[in-house]
Amino acid sequence: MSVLHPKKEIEREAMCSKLLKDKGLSITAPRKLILGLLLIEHGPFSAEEIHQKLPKNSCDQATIYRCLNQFVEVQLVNTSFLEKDMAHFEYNDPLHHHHHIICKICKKIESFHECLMDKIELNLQKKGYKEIQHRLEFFAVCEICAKG
Amino acid sequence: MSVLHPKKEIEREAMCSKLLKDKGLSITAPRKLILGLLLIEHGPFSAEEIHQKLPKNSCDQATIYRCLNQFVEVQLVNTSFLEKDMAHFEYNDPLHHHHHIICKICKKIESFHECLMDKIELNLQKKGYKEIQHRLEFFAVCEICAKG
DNA sequence: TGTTTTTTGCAAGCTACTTGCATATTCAAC
DNA sequence: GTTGAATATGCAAGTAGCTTGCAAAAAACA
Repeated sequence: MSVLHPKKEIEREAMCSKLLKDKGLSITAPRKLILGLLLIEHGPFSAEEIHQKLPKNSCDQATIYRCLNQFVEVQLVNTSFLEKDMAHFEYNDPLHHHHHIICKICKKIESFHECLMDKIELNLQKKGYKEIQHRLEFFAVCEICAKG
Repeated sequence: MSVLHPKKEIEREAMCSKLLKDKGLSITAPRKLILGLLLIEHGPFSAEEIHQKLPKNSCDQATIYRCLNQFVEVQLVNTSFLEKDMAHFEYNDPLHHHHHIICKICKKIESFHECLMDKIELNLQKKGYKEIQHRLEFFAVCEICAKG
């Protein structure tokens, strides 16, 4: 986890508390840690990665999963299933809507911001679907792996 | 599994054999069964669903997973991760490129054929990515669940 | 047809994730 | 602040989808 100036650290904690409160979640140490991490480091991260990034013994794995699931439920966090058998999580910043591309070989994940989905979503709305979300994922071999 | 006219049954078996051979896979009874099922019934199906749809004791679960993974590798079959912790599989018909929408509540999966991804893929190509594939998944509450 | 290679079935194993329960923490009412 | 009900956490055990090791069986190739 990156080291922040004390002032920034306080700001971040306040921001986490506000986000949690606004979503009706009680404010606890693990939730602030997890959300705080996702606010400053841009994922997507697996639950395991999040566990490793947090201070030692600050938070149990079960708690991490429980918190992440709650965050996803209230749409503070997005999930992707870029890898078989392992979910990835990241902060759902509505100002920075984006998608991912994962290298089939090294599993490196990159983000990009193009999205042409509005038209499709509109048609789905006309069909009666509500609360539409989409997940667009690309799989490819990255330049480095293609050469190696 | 739907019942086919004997003639059709033979045609389907021949088609499976040809598809397998063309991809360099040896032709076995389980592979013909699994691929044959995916050819006539439109998924996506979980491995479990495929197992249930096949004749009793015709094929072990482990074999189903092994075959499906091979089919995915040679791009005879596509995978989606519409549900947490469970992959879905379907025949990769290049003439009928499509995407899925899954209801968040009843998990019903529907397909649609719109796709505006060409432009994005082109830009990824320019960045050096090879063998680009994409997966576009929508999550929503369907009309029926929204009312109930 | 024989032999080499590949695949299958079975059972055990793996891993991401969940859950039950006792303890600890939060939060709201006073 | 303090207290008490509600909620969250840690721990350990459990679940489920999927994989793997190995011996037997089937397919491929000559």
